[in-house]
Amino acid sequence: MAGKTNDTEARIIATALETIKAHGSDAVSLRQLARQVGLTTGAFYKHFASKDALFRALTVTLSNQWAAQMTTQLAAYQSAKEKLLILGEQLLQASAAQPHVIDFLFFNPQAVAQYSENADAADFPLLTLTKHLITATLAEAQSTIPAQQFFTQVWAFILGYALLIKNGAATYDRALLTKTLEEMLAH
Amino acid sequence: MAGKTNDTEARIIATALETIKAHGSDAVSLRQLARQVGLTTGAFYKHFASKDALFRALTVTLSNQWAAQMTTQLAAYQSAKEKLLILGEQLLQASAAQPHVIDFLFFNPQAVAQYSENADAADFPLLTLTKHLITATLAEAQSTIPAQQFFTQVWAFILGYALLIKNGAATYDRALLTKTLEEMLAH
DNA sequence: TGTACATCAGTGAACGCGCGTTCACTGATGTAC
DNA sequence: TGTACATCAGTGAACGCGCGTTCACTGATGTAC
Repeated sequence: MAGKTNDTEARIIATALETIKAHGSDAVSLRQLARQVGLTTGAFYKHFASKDALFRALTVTLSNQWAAQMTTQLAAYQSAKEKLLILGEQLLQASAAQPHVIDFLFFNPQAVAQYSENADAADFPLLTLTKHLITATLAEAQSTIPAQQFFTQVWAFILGYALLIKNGAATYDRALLTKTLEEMLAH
Repeated sequence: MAGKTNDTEARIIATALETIKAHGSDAVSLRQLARQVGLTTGAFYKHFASKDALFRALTVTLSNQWAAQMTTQLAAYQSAKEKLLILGEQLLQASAAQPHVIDFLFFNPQAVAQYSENADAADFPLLTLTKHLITATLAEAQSTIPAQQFFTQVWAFILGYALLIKNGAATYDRALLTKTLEEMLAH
């Protein structure tokens, strides 16, 4: 096999992610992407069946990166409640620091469609991690709140807060996150 | 003035809104829009300076329609807290019934940019109404919670919940909305 | 009442652009014998 | 060790498309005298 040890596929993914971080996913065009990677457009199709296939791969890659980084970071905390708080904090801080990435991962229609398609698949470890923390937090607090309801409540707040931050309509306030989580957990 | 009594501008807006309701704002192309209205593309530019100008007009029109309908509906309720609940309920129900409209009004980048540009202008009476209800609810409950904080909290939850509903990741549950508002108000 | 002119919504063809995708071809590398 | 062949990443030009926008022109209507 000629050059099969090439890392072209990985370079395409990395370059596309850089563009998304800097300019958002709308700025990813196959011509520009190929040029940045040092290829012609035709070569792209030797690695991905379509632009859609690339975007799906990007979503999975990002979700994996986030989950891995989160898992490492959360190990330093004891209680599930603390871990949930830190996870939320990371997402909200990223909404300010890397709005395009958050936009791509949580709000872009393509990613959203992908979530709905295989909601409980291992493709999105970040969601799995969140759901697990939700359950653990409830158990830890010996709460009788249904997990599904608590998840919707917490996740809705975090997503909405992330949206406001990303759009510059609010700033991240740790106290507000803590307060909200406590309130939702207390009842 | 020849035909100045024409309602072409209004028909363009109405037709564009129909397309958005049915297929989302990405489906609005000037060629198709002109055809649906019964014009050629050139005529469009006699009424709007650009596609961007049309979209801005659409945002304002929709926000006005919503605010007007809400104001009527809320008159039947006494307390600010009830009104706030009903407003939230309407938005969340619309997220299920007319996801594309909610998407356009609250989540599409163009509308978001428009909000940021003139945040406190009268262009967006729906937002003004919401902010007013937030303040009134706090006053009514003799709460000491800062209005800005309560607004961020409530609006983030409603936006996030709307997003989940719109994307089919959650269903509207009135009890969850009530419970969440109560929790946020209680502390 | 009739005529000359101004206004302006609407026409329809064209411009230029960037997009995703296809395809015949190249050439370097690995494999089989 | 040398030769024939297969594989396959990469080339680069082209296809077809839909987009927003422009522009010289038309023709109906209103206004001025």
